[in-house]
Amino acid sequence: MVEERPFTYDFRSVEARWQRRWEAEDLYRAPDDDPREKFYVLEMLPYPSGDLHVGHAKNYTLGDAYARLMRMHGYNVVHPMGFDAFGLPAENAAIARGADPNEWTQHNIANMRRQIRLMGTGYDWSREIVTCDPDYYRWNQWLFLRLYEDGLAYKREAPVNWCPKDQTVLANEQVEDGRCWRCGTVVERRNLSQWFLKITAFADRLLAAIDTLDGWPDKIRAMQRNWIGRSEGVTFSFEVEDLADRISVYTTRVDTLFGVTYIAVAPEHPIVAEILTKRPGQAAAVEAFAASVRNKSELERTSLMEKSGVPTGGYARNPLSGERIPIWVTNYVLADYGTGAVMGVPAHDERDFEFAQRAGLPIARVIEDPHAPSDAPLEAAFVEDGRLIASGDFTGMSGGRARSAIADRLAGLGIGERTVNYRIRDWLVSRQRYWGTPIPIVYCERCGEQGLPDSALPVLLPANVPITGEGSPLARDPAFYEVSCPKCGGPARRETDTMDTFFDSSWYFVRYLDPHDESAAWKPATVNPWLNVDQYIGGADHAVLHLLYARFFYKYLHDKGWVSGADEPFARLFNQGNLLRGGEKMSKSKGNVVGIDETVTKHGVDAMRMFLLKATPPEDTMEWTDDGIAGRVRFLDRVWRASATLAPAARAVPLDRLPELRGDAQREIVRSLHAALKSGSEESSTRRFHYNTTLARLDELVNAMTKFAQTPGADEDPALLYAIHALPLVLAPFAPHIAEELWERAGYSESVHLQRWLAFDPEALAVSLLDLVVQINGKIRARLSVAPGISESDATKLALADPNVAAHLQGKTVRKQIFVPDRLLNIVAA
RNA sequence: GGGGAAGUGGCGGAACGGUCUACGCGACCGCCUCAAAAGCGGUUGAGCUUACGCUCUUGUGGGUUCGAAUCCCACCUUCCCCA
Repeated sequence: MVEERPFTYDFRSVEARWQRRWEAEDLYRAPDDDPREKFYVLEMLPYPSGDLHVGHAKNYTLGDAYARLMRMHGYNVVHPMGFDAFGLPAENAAIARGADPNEWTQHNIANMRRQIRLMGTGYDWSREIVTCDPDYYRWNQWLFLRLYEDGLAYKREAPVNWCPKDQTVLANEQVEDGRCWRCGTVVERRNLSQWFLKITAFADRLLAAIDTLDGWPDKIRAMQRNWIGRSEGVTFSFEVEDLADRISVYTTRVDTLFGVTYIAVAPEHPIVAEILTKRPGQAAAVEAFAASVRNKSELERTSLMEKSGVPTGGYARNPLSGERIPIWVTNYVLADYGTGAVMGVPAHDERDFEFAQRAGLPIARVIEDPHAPSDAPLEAAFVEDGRLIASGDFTGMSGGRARSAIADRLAGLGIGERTVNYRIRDWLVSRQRYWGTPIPIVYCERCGEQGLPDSALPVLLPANVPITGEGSPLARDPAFYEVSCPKCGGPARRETDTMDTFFDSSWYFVRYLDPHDESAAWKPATVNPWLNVDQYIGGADHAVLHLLYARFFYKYLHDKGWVSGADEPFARLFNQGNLLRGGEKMSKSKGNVVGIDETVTKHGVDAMRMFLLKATPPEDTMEWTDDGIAGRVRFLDRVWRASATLAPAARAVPLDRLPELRGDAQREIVRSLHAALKSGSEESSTRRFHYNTTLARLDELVNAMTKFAQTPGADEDPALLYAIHALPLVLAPFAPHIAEELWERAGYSESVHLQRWLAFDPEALAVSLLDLVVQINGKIRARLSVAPGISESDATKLALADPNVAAHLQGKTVRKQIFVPDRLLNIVAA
């Protein structure tokens, strides 16, 4: 095209130009020492999977708009970005096509850095963290050693999912229908020696502090409470016939003890083998049953499979009633949960009821159901509290009293005590994987397990290790694992497991604040002024994993005195809704991915950002539509046409006071501008983030400007020029490129993103005339066009003069009236 | 089974005790044009009425209130987590 068309907004060149400028000027650097109040905005760091789509853009755009708004409100905003770069996909790429995990990851990161910048985001890239960088993961190792010294990192044997073909453990979600997701081999439950972090030691504190997190969504708080799963009960033991060992159980319903008709133990429970030595006749049946459940995942055993079991032939004795109780091996009791054994009370527990019916075990009622006769057969377990029946000395007691009395009795007998139980288990952090942080431990033939001295860090991940997908690559690399003992110098073997990548993301937000420190993970004096995170933004899928781990770590760091202030890392949390296309999440396999590059090329960055913010409130699921983004392209064109040519002249109209208003059209322009300013400020300060409503006010503003611009003399009108002068400031957080371009056109050389947001003026929101609603008995009968501030008596006079009002009052007596100034007058008449 | 969120025009959503449907999308009409696109202006919940107007309408049914999408109770439906 030869002809220059001044009224078409050329977003491609404008956006590219300003992105280069911001980069060159290092515009979004957050200085450490600054008189302004700090503000820490954080989005969950991404895994560098390769290509970003507009769903990712939705997440980052909200955080970016908020960070820009807070910066314009005068805060020293730190808004960092990094990459959660360790993890399975890199290793899978290596297995599938021989890629080097590091190269593969670095290549993806390079592309994603480019794409994240392409979104017009204002991150302080000088703080960037890449977790697979030795400068980062060495501090993982350092932290691990501190946890180890404090007894919070320990190794023990635990049942895990094991793929015999791939020679590796699998996470529960990597087991599909009992088979390895990669090779289809039936997965086994195996007892393996694994590293754990003792998050259970913080269970009570993690639970209690949830109540204080009022800036978090209730949903996430409820999920964390559930996950921690605190319960109060009694742990006590049953004597086993012919054996010295007893069976220990935990129950929250010790008041139902007289209703125990069997004891259910996990097949892996050690008592099983002991019983079988006394009852060899049952060995074959028990073995066969154990084999049938051994390879089943926890999910299958507790939820999907029908409850089943076989008798061991052994018997226990009820400590209070003296009754003889059969001991069964079952599939629904797990070895690693609680004590691995439960007392079976079919009459008063749903799972026990289901199992007892299936196994033909007796059902003994010991709690009275006030709504059912106690001699009728039970159709379902009665799980509510009630008065005890058939319970020896305790008969007649209420559930609460009985629980206490029976707990005392068991304690008096020396076989039980009150205990608090948590559902949460210690965090299994070892992985038989290559692409993760090496665990800094060695095993010496003479000295045993040794933590490495800090001087030995980092333990570098060796390059060029063959990755086949079978077994741990590090365990097959003698150059890595053959070491000498740090204590005695003798031969030792290095730990070849690596850390779960959730370790990396449990403290990264602290490292952002002192990212280049080579002498420490961070200096408290540097990070403390920034902490904690004021606003954390991310998806709800990390509700109990990352968000719980990070809270755990932060409490530990706080206890050690390495961070000060609150012992919670994230003051406020906001969960973004998903972005759908055709009703489904974007994924390559569904072929519904809308890429960043194509969108930016076709419609522009600003249009994309505005559409993502405009379509729905950010917590809602949003549908991507081509019509929707076309609407925002249209909006930006209208902005351009309304203000580009007049921008140079607009600067002459000052922004520190309202302009002269020569008519209602001008009043509407200024009103909608200030409504937008008010909305942007309020949506930020209330952390509601409903910028969709702010953008609606901007639509009104541009509509008003466009309309007024057609009237003669408009281009010299102070109200229009005032709005043109101010518009870049309101647009800046949402459409940063066009805002910058217009700001420059107005003659400014300093970036619009370093300017202060305008405070809205209530006077600007005033209107010359408003509709006052007149109701009779709550029904609208007239609207009066009146000046603001009209008195009740004047309004009443006008209302009674209205023919329709008069008609409806015909033959009625006015009983009372309600007057809401500038809103309505309600006449109650009968 | 437990927990969480939500039901408003043709669609996405505003409104959070006071004019239901701001703003956007779509649709329709007009202007401009040889024509189209773009742009600009307008119309757009349902029913009744020649008209002035009237009635109904925020999942359903009750309640509180001068007044309810909004608060309370019961129910229905959908989505998301956990089991």
